[in-house]
Amino acid sequence: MARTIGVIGDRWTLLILRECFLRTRRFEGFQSALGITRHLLAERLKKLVRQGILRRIPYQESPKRHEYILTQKGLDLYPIMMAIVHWGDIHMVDERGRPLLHQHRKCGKDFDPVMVCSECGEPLSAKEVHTHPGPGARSTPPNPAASKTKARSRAA
Amino acid sequence: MARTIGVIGDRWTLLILRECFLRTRRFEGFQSALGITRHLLAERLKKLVRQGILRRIPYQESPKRHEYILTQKGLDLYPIMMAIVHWGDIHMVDERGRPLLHQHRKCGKDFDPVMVCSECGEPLSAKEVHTHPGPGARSTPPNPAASKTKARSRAA
DNA sequence: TTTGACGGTTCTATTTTAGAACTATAGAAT
DNA sequence: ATTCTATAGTTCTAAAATAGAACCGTCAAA
Repeated sequence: MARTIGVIGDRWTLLILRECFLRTRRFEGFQSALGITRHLLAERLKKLVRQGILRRIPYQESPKRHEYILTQKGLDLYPIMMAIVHWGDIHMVDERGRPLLHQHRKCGKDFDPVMVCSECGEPLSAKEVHTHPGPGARSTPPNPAASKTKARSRAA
Repeated sequence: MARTIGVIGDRWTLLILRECFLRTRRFEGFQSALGITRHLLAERLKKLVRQGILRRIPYQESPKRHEYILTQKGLDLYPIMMAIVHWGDIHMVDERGRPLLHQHRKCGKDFDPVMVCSECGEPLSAKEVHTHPGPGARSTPPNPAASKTKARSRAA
């Protein structure tokens, strides 16, 4: 999770990605949609390309122009987006209501995203889930790296 | 979404919240688990309390000590957490595998979170969803505030 | 020949964050 | 009685990130 947050956990990246999902593809498009500074936008796009979340592809020669489109890795961020949007819809909307609705093409209805268990299909909530170490577990739960913080304990 | 990101969209807040879901409740617990500076931790906890995501409750008098627990609003962030963790599990793990597994108490199995349509129950993906303006839609899609290059307010 | 669109880069000023030390309360140990 | 430890912060300075604005280069159209 820390690694993932290193990629998407800043003030702009998720907003840029949202624009991608809303079909924005070009520098000016992102800039005017978000009001992000051009400097930061260029930085973030570069980073997202490096991370393999966006691909930068030319749409014209002379002058060279590129557009940014989501890779599969980027498309896979969709549940994160939807989860964030949904939480905002529940907890952050003003009296006017939701700014955006989502319609599921398959069934034709406006929907909310629901997170379910892949094994039994039941909706999930925090207390129904038990977390336990996996194969890549860190040796010193919950965080060994934290101890490089100069080991505030006497560390016998 | 911008408003939600204003709350959880920084380098530490989501990590703090993850610790909350992992049952960490106290200042030192967060600090040693994450290695966050004490200054920022205090800031973030205050902010989360102000936002109604955590509640600060005393667990002893003299010296006064408090612990931080998730409100319902905070618990509702669970799908966001799970979506992030799951994306990381797919795209960011090293050869060792997932650091954490999640077991669903109801069915007893280790699971992945799946996001489905609330109306038909089918799994969702970006291209199956059509986005359209809702009652709280902004007048100048996609972002009016961005056009007036002044307007520092976060769409207050 | 100038203007405008596009996609950046460069600069300075402000804000955030990191890192470390310091404060305060109180029980336990010496 | 004094020191140690645990807990939960606060304060300070330096480093990094971000905001805001201007500038640059290519090309097409006016």
